[in-house]
Amino acid sequence: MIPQWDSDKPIYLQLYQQVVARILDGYILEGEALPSVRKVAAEYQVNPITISKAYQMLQDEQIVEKQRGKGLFVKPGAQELMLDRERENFLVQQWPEILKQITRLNLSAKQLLAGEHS
Amino acid sequence: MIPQWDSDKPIYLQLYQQVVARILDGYILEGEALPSVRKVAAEYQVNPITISKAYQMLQDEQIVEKQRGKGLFVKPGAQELMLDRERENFLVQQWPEILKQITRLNLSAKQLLAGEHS
Amino acid sequence: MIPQWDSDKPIYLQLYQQVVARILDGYILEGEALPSVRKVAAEYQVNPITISKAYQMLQDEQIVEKQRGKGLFVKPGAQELMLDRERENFLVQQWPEILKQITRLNLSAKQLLAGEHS
Amino acid sequence: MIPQWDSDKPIYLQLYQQVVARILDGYILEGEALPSVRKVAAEYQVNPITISKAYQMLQDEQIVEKQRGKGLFVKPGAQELMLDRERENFLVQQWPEILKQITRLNLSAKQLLAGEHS
DNA sequence: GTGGTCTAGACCACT
DNA sequence: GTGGTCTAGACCACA
Repeated sequence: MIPQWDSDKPIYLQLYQQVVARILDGYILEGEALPSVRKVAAEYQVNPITISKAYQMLQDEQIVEKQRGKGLFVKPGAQELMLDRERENFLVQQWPEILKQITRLNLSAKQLLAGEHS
Repeated sequence: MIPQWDSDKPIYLQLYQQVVARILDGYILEGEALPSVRKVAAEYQVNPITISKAYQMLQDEQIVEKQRGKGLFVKPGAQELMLDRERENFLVQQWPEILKQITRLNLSAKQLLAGEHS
Repeated sequence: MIPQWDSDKPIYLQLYQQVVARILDGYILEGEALPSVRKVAAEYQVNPITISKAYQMLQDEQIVEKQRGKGLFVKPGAQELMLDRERENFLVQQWPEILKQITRLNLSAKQLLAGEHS
Repeated sequence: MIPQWDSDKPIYLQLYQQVVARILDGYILEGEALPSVRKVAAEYQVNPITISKAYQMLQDEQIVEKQRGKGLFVKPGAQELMLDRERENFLVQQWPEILKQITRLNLSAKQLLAGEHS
């Protein structure tokens, strides 16, 4: 499966976000290993360094830890940690902007929530 | 006043969005002139070419029009046009993504829209 | 001038440490630009990406900020910030280990600091 | 007891340094045997090859010697030998760098020695 | 001119 | 097998 890359964002960022989403959604469990750099690179037909860059970000953010010679493993508590971080970020950074936009566009809660069932 | 540029987005885009927001919010009225490239460049300490690029985008999107020798003027009907466009874009492109994120973070769109998140 | 790289440490790390040292020692002042990636790459005969990596670290650590299209500039307050960080790190992480080593080797920290070891 | 490995340094090096420290500190005496590769590997949950590598280093450095069929034994004079080597290395290689750092961070001997009592 | 991204391919250390 | 580093060279967006 080769994902459709959004050409606006760097691939390594999209990879990073993909892994984050998968951990948040429970598809990758804590303590589990990430698929190896080479494997992902082959599967997605992307340069290994690009994968590395995404994986490096995950290490920098304390989501994943290296076991030398073995691979990268999701840290215990990572899911909770990320949920808190993302939630904080969403509520403080993104939501106020979204609300401003909603107001500016004169949209109603009713309209917006209607789409929720689709 | 020199705004704080978001170093993630190009300045010309931020300028463009700023003008759009001001028109939507009614701070700049239809038929009014935009401040001149030189003036904005001086005030914001930004390269005039960068301002031009933002203004060019506004022309491309049919929001403003050039009156030779006078400057750029907001077209009649611009506010309505933009409102429709932005609304369409928001509902189709952005809102579904936002909803997905809200779900992932285990938040309630209903409560957020009611202002109960704090 | 081509520096002698320590083959034990990655070049990008040595570059990073070099810049940090230069800021701490006042050779690069706050508000000044770093020499461009290409320039350093040419001068040191190192791949531009390697320089980039070092510069990226400095951005991540809030020591330097990007001005798009212009280059990287030392943030105001960077010297003080780094001094605090490095001092903290030295006292808490490194010095206890050094003391342990000194004790193990049956040396006297007092005499070493007084310059009497030779 | 499983030690906390420093993921920056290879495990075999950390093992080597641990043994060196134990000999220097007198926890392992000259003429005594090192614990077997298998035993350490099981206890620390580390690949036996990694232990072997550490033990090989100790042999290369003339600190221990193999007695066929019996195991590895700390050589007589090992403690003295290592003390001299490490002292030499510390004074010539490490201490000058440490002093440079102390100067750069503007730390005083008084501050540093105060922590010695902790 | 600036930094950022990606590729293809090589090499290394660690387990 | 694992991840990390570096090169040479290309291309892009931004100011």
